Amino acid sequence: MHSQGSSSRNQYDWDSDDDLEVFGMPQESNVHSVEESGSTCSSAKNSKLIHHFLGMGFSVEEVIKAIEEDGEDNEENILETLLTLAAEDAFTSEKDETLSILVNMGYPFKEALIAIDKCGPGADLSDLADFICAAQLEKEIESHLQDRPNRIHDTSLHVHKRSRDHYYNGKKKSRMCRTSQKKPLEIDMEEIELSIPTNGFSIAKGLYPRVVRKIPDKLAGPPYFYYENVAIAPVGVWNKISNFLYGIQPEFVDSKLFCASTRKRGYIHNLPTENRFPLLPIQPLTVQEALPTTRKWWPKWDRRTQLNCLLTSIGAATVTEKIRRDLEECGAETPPPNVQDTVLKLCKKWNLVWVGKNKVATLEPDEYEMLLGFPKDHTRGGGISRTDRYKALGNAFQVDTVAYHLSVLKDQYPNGVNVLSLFSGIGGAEVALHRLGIKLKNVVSAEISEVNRNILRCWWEQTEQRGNLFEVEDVQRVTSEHISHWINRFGGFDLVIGGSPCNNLSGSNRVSRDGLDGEHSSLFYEYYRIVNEVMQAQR
DNA sequence: TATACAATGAAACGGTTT
DNA sequence: AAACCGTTTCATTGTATA
Repeated sequence: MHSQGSSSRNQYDWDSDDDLEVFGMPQESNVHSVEESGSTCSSAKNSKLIHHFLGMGFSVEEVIKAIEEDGEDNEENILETLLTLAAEDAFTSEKDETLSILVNMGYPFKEALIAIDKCGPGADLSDLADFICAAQLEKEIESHLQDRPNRIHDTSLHVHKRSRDHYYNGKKKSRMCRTSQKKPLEIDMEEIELSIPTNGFSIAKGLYPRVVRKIPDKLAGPPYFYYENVAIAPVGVWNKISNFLYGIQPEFVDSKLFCASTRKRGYIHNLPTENRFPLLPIQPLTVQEALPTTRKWWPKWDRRTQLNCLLTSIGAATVTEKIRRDLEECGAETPPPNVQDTVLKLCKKWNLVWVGKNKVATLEPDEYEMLLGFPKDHTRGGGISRTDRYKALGNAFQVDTVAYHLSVLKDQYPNGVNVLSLFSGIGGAEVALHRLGIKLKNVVSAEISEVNRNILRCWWEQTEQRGNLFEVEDVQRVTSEHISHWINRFGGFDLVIGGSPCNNLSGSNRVSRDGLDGEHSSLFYEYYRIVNEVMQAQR
């Protein structure tokens, strides 16, 4: 079992690089340990039990469900329930996998789903394809008869194999020209089994992935890289990202497996996936446990146990007021179904929780911090406004999720890591590594927002980091010279980590969801440029 | 105290994807 | 059917200067 380095937290003992300058780190004694302040877990017994079953390869989601059904005290029953769940899961996995294959073949999602339901998930692919074609033909005939515009094939779902150079021809050409001057990393794309990812969750389900992605030997680190972005991006975006990042298939994970709120994200990395372990303490997975005071007010007819994604802005006060009025007007203890319906829809839309009789409220910034795995007050103070806190947190990593993926580094780097952290934000990657007990030797952090840089620097000081933090404002101004300078100085980076802006990819964006080449999201190409430079220099 | 300007907060704003 | 690392506009509050 892995220990999570809380004992030696303040006494790092790796060889200190005295010749490197240390960025503003007053030796204050005012230390807030992340582990202590972030401790919001369920009962110790529960936590131990969960971990016991996790060790057996079950997912957190399954274990929690089983414990809820059977109670904490009956280990045998829990195991039995888990095995039953696993059997059921095997069924849905098969369905998902079939679905994934069909979509990758170019069939529309909906029609593939219908076909699987009709023919069964175990049916031959050719039979399923026949079924879909028959259905499409039927539709086509029907539409001809009705003389309507006919759009049978959703061509946007077709996967086009294109050369890598194709992607250099977008409107960001000038930016890409600099990149393409250098020869791409020598990797024979034919050797890599290119399984084009969909934008969904059909691939990786559950905490301990059942589908192990193949990472070609040539790409297995170090140096490692870790890329993150929203899972539900416009069609083709993940395909493109994956093609740039050496054809590695993304791992789609929903952070609801690690905390009480949903966060569907895709991760592309070349880290090993064996022997991962979760961050301790394991977070409560239900809202009622994570926010205990809400339990008392939570009505039976609101069946939510987890929250939706934490966004960058919160609901208006008029919404909560409207809900209060509607509920009071109907007077009854349990409101009529139609009222329940409208209230629930609003609650889900704005992630509202129950804080009183007929009273719902938006989440507080410190509740965001807790759910996302940051220490309490991580984004508080230092002249940061409330709106800025929501914005910064809404854009951040879910620390427990990222830490789970990065946990494999702990044994490999007992003396600490050198990290190139791009789009650092409020330092989700740094906090994850720190909470894992992985020492931070040198961290080069690029972050455009001044308030975010302040937050990271404050955290760095408060946790008494012994390593060096180097701040860069703009990733676009990081040159090859910078990179080689850092590599010479640190002896290379062990990890290049970052999630590029999702503004133009996110479904929340009503105005400028323009895809990967959008104003902000095109900074992905900067991530690729820098990762590629590091990969070439260190291999 | 009055004014100009900046910062902050509240509210309204659909469409794509699975 | 349900969800989404968001943007823009406008009103309000805060702050500097006279």
